[in-house]
Amino acid sequence: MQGFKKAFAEQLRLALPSQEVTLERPKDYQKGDLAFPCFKASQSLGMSPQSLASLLASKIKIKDATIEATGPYVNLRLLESVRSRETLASTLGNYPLPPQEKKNATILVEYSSPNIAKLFTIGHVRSTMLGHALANIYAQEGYEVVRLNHLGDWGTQFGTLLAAYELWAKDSNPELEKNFPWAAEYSSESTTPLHRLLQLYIRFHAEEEKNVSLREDARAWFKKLENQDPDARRLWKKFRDLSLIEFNRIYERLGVTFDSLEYGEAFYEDQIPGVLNALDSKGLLKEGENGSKVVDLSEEGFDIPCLIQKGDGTSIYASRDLAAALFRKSKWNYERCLYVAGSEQNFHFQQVFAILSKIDPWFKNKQTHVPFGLIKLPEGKMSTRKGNVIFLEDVLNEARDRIQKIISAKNPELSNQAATSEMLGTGAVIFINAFNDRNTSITFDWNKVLAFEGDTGPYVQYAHARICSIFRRAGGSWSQWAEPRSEDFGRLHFESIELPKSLQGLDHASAQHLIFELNGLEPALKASAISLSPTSLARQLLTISKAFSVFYNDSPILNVEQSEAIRQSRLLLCLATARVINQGLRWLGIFAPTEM
RNA sequence: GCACCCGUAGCUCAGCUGGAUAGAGCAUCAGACUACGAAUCUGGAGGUCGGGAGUUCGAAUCUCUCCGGGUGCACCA
Repeated sequence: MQGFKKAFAEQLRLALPSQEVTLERPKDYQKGDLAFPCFKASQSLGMSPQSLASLLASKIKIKDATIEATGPYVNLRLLESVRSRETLASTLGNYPLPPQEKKNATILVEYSSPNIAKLFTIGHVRSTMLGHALANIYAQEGYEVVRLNHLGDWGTQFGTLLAAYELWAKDSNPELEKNFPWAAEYSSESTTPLHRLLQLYIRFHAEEEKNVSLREDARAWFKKLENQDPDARRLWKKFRDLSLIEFNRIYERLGVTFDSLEYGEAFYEDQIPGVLNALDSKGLLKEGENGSKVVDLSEEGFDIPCLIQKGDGTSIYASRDLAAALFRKSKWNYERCLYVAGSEQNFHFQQVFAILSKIDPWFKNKQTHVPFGLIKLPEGKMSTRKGNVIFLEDVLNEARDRIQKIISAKNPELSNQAATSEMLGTGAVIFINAFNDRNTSITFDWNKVLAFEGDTGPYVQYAHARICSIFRRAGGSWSQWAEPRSEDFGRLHFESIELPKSLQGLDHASAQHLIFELNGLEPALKASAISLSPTSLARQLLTISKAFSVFYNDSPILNVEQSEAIRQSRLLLCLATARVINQGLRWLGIFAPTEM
């Protein structure tokens, strides 16, 4: 396909000297494989796009392809046999997409970043899986990717935890397990240490409403923590360790990894003075209210200064974000750093990025906040403090259980039902997040999040499972060829397959449509990289799966009274489809079952 | 007051840097399992793309404005 693209563009450039030639992919596969829109060129030539298109179409000749003008477009359409061969040859190598040239540049992706002592809610799945997908996509695009988790293990919120522990749990107060009615709904797991810490956190904020002085206790505890108080440090470490055990369990369940979990907020504790110095030496640090230190950003159009140090001398998240950026610059000398965090932090990141550019012009335009909308409840915002949240594990468990019921009804013979239910349930939850634009806020609805028919993860997974089912019947090495031999950072590595001399039985519409859509994987991946959103990738996977379902429905593959050559060719198309789906899902963080 | 996001079919949403007749899913109606898995497929119905103005050969897409919804604005992150 690349060869045809090059040849087509070259001939267009010859015919249109000094014109910009960019090729598109037609939306409708029947129009062809490549399209040149004539609008711009025709304007500067003083003719209508239609007549330019037909003029160009008569001039351009490319072997194995027809060139025709359709209205204002010149379309290149490959001969069916050539399209089949080109596509299968390129998808049945080691990788479904060829490895991109090394960019020799590093992209940092900061994502997930949960707070210590809080359980993952359904909201966390967005940052976690969005960041995971972006990291995979940029790795495929040839970048060196560093996966960072800016763990929320520092700050006054930690002070609240210490204060609450001191008040109510110091001597393992049995009351800790009561008084939180909502927790009873999660009784099976509410006895884990993290649940207890969360209960402390919630209780603290509930009592704080009645007793404002508790707020001061929390700040005092954080000050003790920053002042190396041994008790505070010991508890900090304990709480952090307990939390990480839970976090790692969730990450394992989601198949998400980080380069390191060490670079949380606490990691930058000893680097805060450096930040203050850097700001001060540039004359940026100003006195704020109550003895605090701030950076004035009125020149940048912000009517509120950015708080850098609190009145009691303790640090705040902005200072830690600045420290993190300075550290990252010296460690990775990055090209770009993506901050995958909720849109409610928009203002904060604008401030931080503005300050970074003031400290050092190097930072200009290197940081990007990748925001996403909230997941809300029908009654409004979720709030961990208030306890009206949906926990991620409950969603994953419910998804798994509902799938299990469906399997019991539809495929009771299935051998590894537990693993498959997990794969499909989690796949559904992850897919729906990738499927929708990250900016839109979602109102949580069990039946929508856990839908398994139509435009869903399981639909795509089903297409894969069906293909694998065909391979099991086909025998030979087919099943084995559909299995990746290895994986590195989301990229699947398969056995390279040689094509037979002639491909037969692929010239009809449904096969050609499927082939056309397989070619859409790469553009979709590029679009996802540019838009910093896996949506176009997820949608293309769905489109491919739909095209496969149509093909499957109208094209006998195994039990045909046809030639072995046709059977062979159609199996190869199935193989290419399975690999593309498997790879695409894996980029999103979803696994493709061979049976379901 | 400052900043950001959203408004497209009954519902949930796609529609990429303006471009070929505005697309999916759900729901609804009518069909397809004695063919490789019906978690599927085929077809019907359903939209003055929130209103208005502007830029353009061309606007769901860009600009302005208004209306409606959501979010954040210094001692939480």
